[in-house]
Amino acid sequence: MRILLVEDTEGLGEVIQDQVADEGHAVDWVKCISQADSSLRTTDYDLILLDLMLPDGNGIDLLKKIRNLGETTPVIILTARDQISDRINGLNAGADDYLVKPFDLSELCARIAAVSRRYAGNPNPIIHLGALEVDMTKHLIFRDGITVNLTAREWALLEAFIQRPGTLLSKSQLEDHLYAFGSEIESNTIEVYISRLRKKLGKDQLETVRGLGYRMGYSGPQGR
Amino acid sequence: MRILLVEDTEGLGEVIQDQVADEGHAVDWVKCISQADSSLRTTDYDLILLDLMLPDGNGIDLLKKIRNLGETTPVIILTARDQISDRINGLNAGADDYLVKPFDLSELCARIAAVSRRYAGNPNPIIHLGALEVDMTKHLIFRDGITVNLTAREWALLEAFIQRPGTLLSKSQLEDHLYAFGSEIESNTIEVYISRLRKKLGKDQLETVRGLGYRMGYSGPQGR
DNA sequence: ATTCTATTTTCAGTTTATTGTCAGGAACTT
DNA sequence: AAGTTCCTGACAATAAACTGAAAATAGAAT
Repeated sequence: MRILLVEDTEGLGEVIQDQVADEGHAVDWVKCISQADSSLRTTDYDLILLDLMLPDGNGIDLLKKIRNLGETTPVIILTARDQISDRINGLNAGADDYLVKPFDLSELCARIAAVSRRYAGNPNPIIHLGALEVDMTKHLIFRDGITVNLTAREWALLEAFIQRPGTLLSKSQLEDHLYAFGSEIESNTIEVYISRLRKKLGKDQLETVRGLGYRMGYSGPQGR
Repeated sequence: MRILLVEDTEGLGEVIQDQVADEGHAVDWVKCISQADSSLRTTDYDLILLDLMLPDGNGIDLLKKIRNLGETTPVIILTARDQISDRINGLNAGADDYLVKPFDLSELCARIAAVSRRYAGNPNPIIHLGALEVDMTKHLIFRDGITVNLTAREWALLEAFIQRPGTLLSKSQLEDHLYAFGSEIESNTIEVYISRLRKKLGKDQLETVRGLGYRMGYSGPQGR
C-alpha cells in the first residue's frame, strides 16, 4: 500500500511507517512540502493523507485539483482542531474522511486500514522498475515522473518483458510475441525496437545477453 | 445508509454490499424483480438504484410514480449502453444521476458517496478537466465558462471517457459504449466524433494513442 | 402526411506517425 | 586480427487517423 503524505511538518511519516507496517501492508510514504511537489502523480498511491496547513496555499485547492482530474484515490484530511470550516470544505471538495489533530495514532491506523480494505478489491496494478512506473491498465508509463509515449509495437515488446520479469527472452520469442504466425520477419527488427525502447525508457532497463537474447527487470548486476 | 436496488438481473447487490459496507454506512439492499415489488415504501431508503431494464414495464414510469408522490429520495439510474434517450428521459423524470453499463464499481461508489453527500445538503459532482467544467447530472458543459452544446452521440462518447479518466479506450470499446451489440459500425464514425468533440471541447482534451485508441483526462504528452 | 431542421453516418482526400529495412559502425569473442 | 553479434541513425513504404462535406436518417413542426 502506497501512501502519499502531504505535509510540511516533519515526523509523521516515520511514525505511520512504524505503526502500519506491522499490520501486513507495506507503507511507502512520500513527504511533500509544497503543493507543487505533490500535485504530480497521485494515481500511484492508494491513499493520500493531506495536511491542510501547507505553507504555499490552501490544501483544499490541492484536493480540488486532484478531484478535478477525475482522480478517485481516497483522501484523508488532517486538520487542526480550530479549523472547523476547513473540515466541511474538505469534505465538500471530495475528501473521504478527516482527522483532527492531535489524533490518536491507533485512530489513524484504523482509518487507513478501513480505506485499504475498501480498495483491496480493485487494485490498480502499477509496476515499479527502478525509475520506471508502468500502469498496465491505463497504458501509461512514467520515467522519473515524466510521461513516456510508446507506440503500439514498443508497448507490445515491453509487455513481453513485464509479463516475465527477470526472464531471458530470445529474439525469436520476442518475435513470436509481436507478430502473428505467418508474418515472418527477415531483418533485425527486434534489435531496432530494443534500441528504441532503451532510448525512451533508459539504457539500463534492458540487458543484452549476447547470443541468447534480452532480459529486463531483475538485478541488473550491472556493468558488465 | 439504506439502499434500494431495483433490478432484475443478479449479482450487483452483493457487489455493492461488499464495496460500500466498509465506509461506515450499513448497506441494506433489496432486490426487486418487478415494479410491483418496489413501488412499496421508498421512504424507507436513503438512495434508490434503478435499473431501467425491468421486465414488466419501463423503469421511467416507476421513477415518475415515485416523484409524483412527492418523494425526494435520490435516485441513480443504471442504464444499458444503447438507451441514450432513456438516460435523458430519466434525468427529466427526476433522477439525480445515472451510470451507463458496464461501469466501474469505483465509479458507482463515488456516485453513491456523492449523492449521499449531496443529499446531506452539499453541491453536486462537477468534474473539471482543464478549461472544461462538466456537470454530469445536469448535462451541461462549460468551456472557459461558456456553455458548450453537445449532441446525444457526442455526449455519450464524452461520457465513456469521463467514466474512466486516464484510461486508454480502444475504438472498439468506444463503439461498444455507443452502440447496441448487434448494430455494427463499418465506417470511421468514432474518428469523426472524436474530431467533433475536439472541435467543441478543445484539441488538448483527447489524446490519440496511435494504433491503440484514445485517452482523456490525464497527463500531457511530452516525453518521447 | 409533408416539410423542415438537426443529427447521424458514410465517404474520400489529405495529413501524419509508425513500421520495417538497410547499412555502417561499435562491441564483444576467439 | 578476423569473425560474429549487436547497436542505431536514416528513410521509404505503409498503415492509421483527421476532417470537410455529402448522403441518409431521425425528429419536430406545421
